[in-house]
Amino acid sequence: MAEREVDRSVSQTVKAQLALRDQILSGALRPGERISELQAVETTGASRTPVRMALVRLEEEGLLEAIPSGGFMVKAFSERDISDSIELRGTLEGLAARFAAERGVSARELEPLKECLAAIDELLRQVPISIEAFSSYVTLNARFHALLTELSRSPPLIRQIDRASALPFASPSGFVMAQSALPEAQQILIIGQDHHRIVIDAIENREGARAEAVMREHARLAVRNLRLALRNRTHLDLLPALALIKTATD
Amino acid sequence: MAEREVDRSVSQTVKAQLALRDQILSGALRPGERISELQAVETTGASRTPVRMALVRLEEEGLLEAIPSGGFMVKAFSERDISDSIELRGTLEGLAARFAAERGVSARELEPLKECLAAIDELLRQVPISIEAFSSYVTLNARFHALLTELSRSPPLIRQIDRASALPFASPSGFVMAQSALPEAQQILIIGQDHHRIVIDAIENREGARAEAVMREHARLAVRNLRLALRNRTHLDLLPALALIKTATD
DNA sequence: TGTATGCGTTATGTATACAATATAGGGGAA
DNA sequence: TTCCCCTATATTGTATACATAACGCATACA
Repeated sequence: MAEREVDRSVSQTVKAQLALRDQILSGALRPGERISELQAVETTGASRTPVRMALVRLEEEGLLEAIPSGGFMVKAFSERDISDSIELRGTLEGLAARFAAERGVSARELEPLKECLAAIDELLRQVPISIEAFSSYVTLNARFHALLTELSRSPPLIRQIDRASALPFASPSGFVMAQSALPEAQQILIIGQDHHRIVIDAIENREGARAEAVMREHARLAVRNLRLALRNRTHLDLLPALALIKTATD
Repeated sequence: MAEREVDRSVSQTVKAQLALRDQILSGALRPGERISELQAVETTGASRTPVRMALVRLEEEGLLEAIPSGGFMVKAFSERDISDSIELRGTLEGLAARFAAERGVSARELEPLKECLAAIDELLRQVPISIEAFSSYVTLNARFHALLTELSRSPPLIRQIDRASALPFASPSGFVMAQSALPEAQQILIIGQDHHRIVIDAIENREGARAEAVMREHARLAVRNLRLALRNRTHLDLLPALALIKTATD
């Protein structure tokens, strides 16, 4: 046991946090399950102190829940928790878009978003969209949302949006993955792209209320589609994060 | 050093967290200042492990910032950070009010809010308001906001609102304290009470959009008043949390 | 047979020792 | 005199030992 191979490129705490988050989101740890520190020490390769720090961070992140008698367990989410989180994120992104519009954004700052938009347009020209193109779409979409958030130039707001995206399915990538299971997936992506185009236009023309409204609409649609997607779970079995959603009977 | 008096009623981690937060908000630790773990160990009475856990929690809370080379420093906030945080909280509370209105709230659930409202009305009947009555007002106002948040019945949203209230001045009590320095303080409190009354009415009548709008207006007014209050800082010298706001020159 | 109590095991909470890195200060050279 | 480098010190990151509390199981008694 003297042999403990240590990766010094990142801190042990970060390594443990990433490993544990992965275990949670991949479903290796089931919701409600108590996380044993010793077990985590074995699976992550870090010692107890960094593991504990990682557990505290993951609790603050919302993926774990402290057990009153001590220790942590994996949090379970109801379907409503998930849809509320998406709507929550949409509301915050709406505020970000409004801030961007009201406070003014230079053409130069808007350029990366337009590039993103154009790149997604290019991808969606394929009918039906290929797996690789869809994967690129997920990345570009996440990038678009991140850039838009940045435009608000409000650190507290950016911070909160990041937090709101921590939950499974509440991140832009997460819920796109879920929606992709729907038969009308392509149509959904195209409408989403319309929202993206409109919000850029609104920001450019300094229409704060319009920018906000379209982002909220964007999220509301996502909520509706996630609900639909969860109806036919059979399409979703490939998504491990699904395990975090507790069923109605739980 | 064998003598270390230990308070076993609360965990060392919680004790350290409370003590450190108090030091930060009271201005004993200045923004930008690096927090020495050893020093924190001395002032809190806990050992390094719980102190480190507390530091991680306070970082997640937003009061501390991680230094890339290691350790933590007290975060400094711009005036805009503060006003954005208030608007942020208002937006989230607006969503909470809308959820409450749309999802329906029984008369029984609304009762505590109405009691709060009536109690505040009673206090405001005094002109001018006494110090003790103002102190009660602060408590009741915080209670009102907490109850309203609860009505959303959305754990993710409640969680986010709590987080958004962590910053100094962003909590209901915090910004009321700041506003109280204004000459027209009483008038402000009365208008705030109008908002409270309207949101209850809107929730009762299931008018989601109206409930949301009035809470956002509530926050927007608070932002305006905080700005005014910060103009004449002389009135605010009694507020230690003021030290966390970095001046324009910083 | 069911329940309660006590003991043993196991896990977490805390403290501290050790390792590694960042920082500051002093000395030397240009 | 100034700049750079080296060393010493202090502080953080990590590991582990110890203390304490919780949980489960078994046994005894009702």
